[in-house]
Amino acid sequence: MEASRLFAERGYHGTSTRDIAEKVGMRQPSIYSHFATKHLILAELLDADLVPARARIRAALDLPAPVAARLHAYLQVDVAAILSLPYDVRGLYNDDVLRAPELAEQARRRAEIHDLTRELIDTGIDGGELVPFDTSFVQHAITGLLLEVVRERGATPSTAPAARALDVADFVLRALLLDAKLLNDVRARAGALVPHITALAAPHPEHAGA
Amino acid sequence: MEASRLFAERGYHGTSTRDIAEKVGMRQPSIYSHFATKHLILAELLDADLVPARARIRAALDLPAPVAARLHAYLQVDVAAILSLPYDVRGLYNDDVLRAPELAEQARRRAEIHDLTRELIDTGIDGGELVPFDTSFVQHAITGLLLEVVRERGATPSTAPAARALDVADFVLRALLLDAKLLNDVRARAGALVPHITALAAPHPEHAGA
DNA sequence: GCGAAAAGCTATCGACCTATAGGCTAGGAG
DNA sequence: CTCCTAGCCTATAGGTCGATAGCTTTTCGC
Repeated sequence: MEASRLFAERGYHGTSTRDIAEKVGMRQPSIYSHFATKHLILAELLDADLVPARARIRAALDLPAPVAARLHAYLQVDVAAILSLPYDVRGLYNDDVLRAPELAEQARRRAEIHDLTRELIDTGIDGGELVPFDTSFVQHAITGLLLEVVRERGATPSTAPAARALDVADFVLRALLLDAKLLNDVRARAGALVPHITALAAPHPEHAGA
Repeated sequence: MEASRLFAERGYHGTSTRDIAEKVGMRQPSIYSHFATKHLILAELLDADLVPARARIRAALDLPAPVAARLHAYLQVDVAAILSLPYDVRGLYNDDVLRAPELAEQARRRAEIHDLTRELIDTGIDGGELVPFDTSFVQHAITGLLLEVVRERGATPSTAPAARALDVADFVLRALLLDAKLLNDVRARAGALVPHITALAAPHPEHAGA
């Protein structure tokens, strides 16, 4: 349901099932041949982002490499993946809709991604690689950065996805690296990790759970 | 209308005038004794944030000091000011509601703030103080960071506002400063600027324009 | 070709939405 | 004491919402 980027533009409550139907060229009740409820439409869009995203951060946590390089690579892959999605999924995470009981599973997935992100950052701080910022603050900062950078895409895609992905990764690692001189080294190591994260995140066949 | 933080929690479309009325202890139609339309309720909340925010970035642009110090001070004051608001205004900027013609003035104000932010960053890059990131990217990064850090407040106010304000300012300047060793110096200069920005931003009597 | 399932349609329901109409009341000015 | 205004009320208009019922069309294995 690619055309359901309406959710991203107008928000869940601001988008009616009639709007969606018109965008995909059918009548409103026909939507219900494909989705039992409006919430499930959003759930499918969210899962299309959350499931690969969780696979990416898990891959970054498992790789044997310094935290800084893993974080840099993860951010690159994440931004690139999000920017390559046909719709602006990140625009959905603002609404409180995630608190709806029907979307509890998606909310849990998102929380899990945040937990794993904090875990990676914590490891980096404990290992003396990263500046000892408050871990929760850093996680929120990264989330906000991703959210807004991706929202920029809707307006003026001023830069190529790969370049913007590097911008994000560089920005965060400049902020977090204890020794700024290591950035070039981190970048080089991260470049080597990128294929591994991409590989580990993509091929999961997804057994389409409950 | 302090109790209208409902907009922030549920989004504009997700909040009905009945919800608002109930929160302030009246019946739904009585709202219309105070506001002609639902949009104007949101407009007032937005202005309460946007007008002082614009004054702050203008103050930061006018002060005679290095860009890095002005940016650091601006971010501190901005985060502290936003966190001290009784409602989570930033939660409102996600919806597309800002594109509604009734809120065109608020959208313009917000764009102006973004323009002024870019101007400050550009000055810093041209002057060799800041890393030559894409200016638009940096503005979006800052916006996203502010948005999300403030949203954190709603859940777990893990840290005091002043400390979180310093976190944000430090994070951004570590990312942007060409010479990371200057951070302590920047922080000291910024500390001296904070009162000036606060002073220039607050006392504007506001002649309540058209 | 044929029959069943998948997917679309029209019609409509009941709930909820923003906003208006018009009346009641409390409090200050004269 | 009277009048006027501000602020609240009830009632309701007029429209949109998500979702269901039941019929028709398209698709496709055989």
